[in-house]
Amino acid sequence: MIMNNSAIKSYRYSRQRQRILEFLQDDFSHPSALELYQALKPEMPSLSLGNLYRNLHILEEQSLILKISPPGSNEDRYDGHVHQHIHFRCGSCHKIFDIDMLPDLKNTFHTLSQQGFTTQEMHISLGGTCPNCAS
Amino acid sequence: MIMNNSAIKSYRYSRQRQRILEFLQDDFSHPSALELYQALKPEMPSLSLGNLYRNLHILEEQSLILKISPPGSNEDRYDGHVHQHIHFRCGSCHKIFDIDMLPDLKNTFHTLSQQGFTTQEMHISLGGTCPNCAS
DNA sequence: TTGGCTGCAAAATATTTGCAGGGCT
DNA sequence: AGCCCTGCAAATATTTTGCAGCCAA
Repeated sequence: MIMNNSAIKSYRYSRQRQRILEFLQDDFSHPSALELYQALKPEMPSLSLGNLYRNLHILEEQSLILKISPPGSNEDRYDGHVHQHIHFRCGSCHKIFDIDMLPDLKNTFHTLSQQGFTTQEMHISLGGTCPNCAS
Repeated sequence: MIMNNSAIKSYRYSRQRQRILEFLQDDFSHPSALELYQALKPEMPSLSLGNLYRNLHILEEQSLILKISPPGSNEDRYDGHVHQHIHFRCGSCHKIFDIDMLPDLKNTFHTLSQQGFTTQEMHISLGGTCPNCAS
């Protein structure tokens, strides 16, 4: 039997996974798995790190969250906002800022598609100094 | 004594580090540390993975190479080409393509600087399908 | 009832670091 | 000579996985 390389999986409702998603959608700090664990542990004392990773993978596979690896950060971080946007990481305060997708970038993708590259995912991370730290 | 947070370090010439740099400058496969280790081991039998990491950090600190984390790749990868360019990772063949910086992006940075963000580093990784795999 | 969901602990990966000896300047 | 560079091995850090019991459909 020939299998499609994207296996079809069915998922059930899980209160824990739902809560993880909601947390990430309300949050703007781009937490790592461990930070997420520490934030949710008080309200979910039975939560385990292993299962948190499992649920993060599922949410990512469903395109409900984004996994990001900003330059300078060792661990993967998670973002509950899946609309196209840019991450700017300040090297001074280490905060990660969300910046809306800029129209200029649309042209970039258009140019690429003319060259035969079909873009499905975009990860743009900038590093530098944020307005707060500059002043 | 007050220390600057960017400590001033002096480095000596090291044949090993020099060779790592040259390899990365001649290479376009964006190898991981382990791949680099395996590629260099034959000509440098005494090479150790630990020291390879140390040298990669030094080269990165000197801005002679770039450390990248393309989406979908677990480990960090290294790139000896530090001019501004974009990475496109094909989800089908897993190759990473270098694409020259497009002029549109310059406008993006200009807009950001007007908002007070000073950009020192730029990491753009796209995911999708490359022309070869599309046909 | 079936098969996904969960916690726990162990395992697998990836990266960093202490130490003793060797090499550059 | 002084101090960075190196290999080796041990230690960390991060993420994945096996297993047995639980829960949703």
